[in-house]
Amino acid sequence: MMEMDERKMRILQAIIDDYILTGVPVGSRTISKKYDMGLSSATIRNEMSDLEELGFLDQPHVSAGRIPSAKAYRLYVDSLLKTGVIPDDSRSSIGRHFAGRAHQMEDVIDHAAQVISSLTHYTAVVLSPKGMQPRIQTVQFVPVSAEMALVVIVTDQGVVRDSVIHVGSQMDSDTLYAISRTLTMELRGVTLQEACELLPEIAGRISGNDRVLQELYGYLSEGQRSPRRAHMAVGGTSNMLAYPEYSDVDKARNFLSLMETRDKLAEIIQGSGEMAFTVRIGPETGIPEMADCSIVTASYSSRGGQQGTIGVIGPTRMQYSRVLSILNIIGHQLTDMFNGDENKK
Amino acid sequence: MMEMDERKMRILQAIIDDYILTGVPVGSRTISKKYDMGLSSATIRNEMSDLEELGFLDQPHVSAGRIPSAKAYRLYVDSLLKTGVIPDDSRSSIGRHFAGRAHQMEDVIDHAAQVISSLTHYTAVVLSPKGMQPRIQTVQFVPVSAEMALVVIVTDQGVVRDSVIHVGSQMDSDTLYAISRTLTMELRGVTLQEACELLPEIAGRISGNDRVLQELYGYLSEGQRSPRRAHMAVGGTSNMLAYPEYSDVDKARNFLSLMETRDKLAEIIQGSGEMAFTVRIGPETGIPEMADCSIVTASYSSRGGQQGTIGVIGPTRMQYSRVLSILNIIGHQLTDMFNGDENKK
DNA sequence: TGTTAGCACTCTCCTCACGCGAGTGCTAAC
DNA sequence: GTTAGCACTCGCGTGAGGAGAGTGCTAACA
Repeated sequence: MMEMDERKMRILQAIIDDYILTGVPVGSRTISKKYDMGLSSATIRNEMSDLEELGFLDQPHVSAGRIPSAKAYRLYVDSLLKTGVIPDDSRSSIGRHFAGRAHQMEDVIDHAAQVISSLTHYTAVVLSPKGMQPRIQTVQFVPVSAEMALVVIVTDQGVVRDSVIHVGSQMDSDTLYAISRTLTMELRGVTLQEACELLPEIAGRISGNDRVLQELYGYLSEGQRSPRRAHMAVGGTSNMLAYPEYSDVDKARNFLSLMETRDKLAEIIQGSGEMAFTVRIGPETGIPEMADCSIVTASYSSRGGQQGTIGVIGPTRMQYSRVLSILNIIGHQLTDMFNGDENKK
Repeated sequence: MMEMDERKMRILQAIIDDYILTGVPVGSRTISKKYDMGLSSATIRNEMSDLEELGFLDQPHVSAGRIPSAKAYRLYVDSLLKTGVIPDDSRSSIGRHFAGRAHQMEDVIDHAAQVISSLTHYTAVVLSPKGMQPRIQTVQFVPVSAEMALVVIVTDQGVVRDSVIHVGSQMDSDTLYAISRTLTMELRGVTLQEACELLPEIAGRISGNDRVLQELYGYLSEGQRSPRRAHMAVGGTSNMLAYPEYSDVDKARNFLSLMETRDKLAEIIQGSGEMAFTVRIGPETGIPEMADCSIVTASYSSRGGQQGTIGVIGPTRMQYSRVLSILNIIGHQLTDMFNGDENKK
């Protein structure tokens, strides 16, 4: 029975490295010359033949070099992950990309996608944090016009839900404030869903403002039905076209249109659960269109234990080590940012 | 001197129609057969030769058919626009796409981009309304945590600017409300920029809340420097890859990466001013990467006279008539929606 | 004078054959 | 177990030849 030994491992490593770099099937001569391991091309050839039999290498056709199989990448990545991923080479320089940035959450998310894609030269996806049921802290109405008001609901996750509602005829600012105070007292600590259920009972007790409460109820129950889906940013989709894997226009179009169906994409990225890091290689993604793509994701956390996800989509011959390192750094960056005492939405 | 006559016009029309349909240089025989105008191919050939001399046709090489020049499209579009654009063929069926949709503005914008791109099979861009300097109607602080508050500024355009700021130690809800009232009285009817200038003076008069006002000042002046850019949605970028014009991967990549630089894209789309309709053909766009693209835009309006823009980007051989019709319908749809009495952000 | 049929000519695109080069697998020698 | 040598395979780039589409021109016709 044939087995992996240390030397086979080294050779496989070299092949993967070279293929990731060039994207061209790599031959025995290349290995023996470029990565001098004191072996002739003939020996390498024998080993490669073994590695192919073990399922780590594929041969596009008889007379080309070998390319790593999904199984090989799997091995490669696992050993990467085991030995402590993170060469924090350029942490400071990456940090600089976020310096002085403390705007709306949406902006940060968008920007993160930009940064990740431009650092990796792959496609980046960033999903906003999404946690358990937020609990209400404050409810407040802000007059907008004679008949309309903005309702602002602040939760313990700092998430603000807002919308304009009708408040019926003539409500001055003070009246609205009074209602706001009452509601805040009644609803503090309650989830949005519970609030929805509680409202009718409250309305019974506080008479005279039926219209406002009714509108609020309508707003809340609508929000219940279609929960504001997480914000998502995608960056660098055009990067993929630079790789020969996508020089076929049809393939490229399939890929791009997948990137455009936000719902599906979010599902794919989020599908990774709450692991710190996830790497899915080629067929492991379970998506036919992505047969020769890999997806790497990492999670970051926002306050209140909410989990957000950042991910990179690239060809299977992705620079895993570099990508993992970048995701790690940006993940921490985002975690710091959302937990820090900076502004946030 | 050679002149355009009615027959030349009809032939040109036929050529453009055919080329838009097929994307293949069209020959004299095709015209005389498919679009029976009672003329032989030889006659058509003579006319085509004239049209080429007049600058309406180009010839990729000696022995191919002719393709319309930018000048030809220009003529074509102008005559379209003159004769009342809008065959409102499928207005009702398009309207259905928006039925029962009255969410956040962002959602509507995103959805509109989806709808337009899937109807036209080109790339769609939708820009949120953006008007003159908004004037403040209400300023209100909503407590978020012990030390932080959300500042909500409502303007006459219904636009809400919000951000979380530090309010220093212990500020209860009532105190914040009191400050809100004062500020609202002081700042009502004033633009954001003026508010920024007025604040120091106000702070002098109202003592004791320096911290809050200072933070507010910081927030406003930051907003001044980087005005919250309009929301923009892009849809159907992958559609472009379906056209032979972009079977060249490099071209496609250039195009896509242009679509990804939101700022530039917004500028391009917005560049059309406030015309009801704009059509820029090929070189007229002024963008080298778009030499064989056309951009069609239309504007819609939101309340307060704000102008939003919807646009379609496609190959120069675009189905102008169809696109104009669709943009017209969706434009009205959006106008209705934003002026209607539905929820809005 | 405008229209049409006929014809020679041009140019692209497709296909196919050919040769080069990279790379392998095998055998035999070290 | 390792290495040198060699025959063999196969993709890829190149170039020639042929088919097809379309033009421009000339001459005949109404």
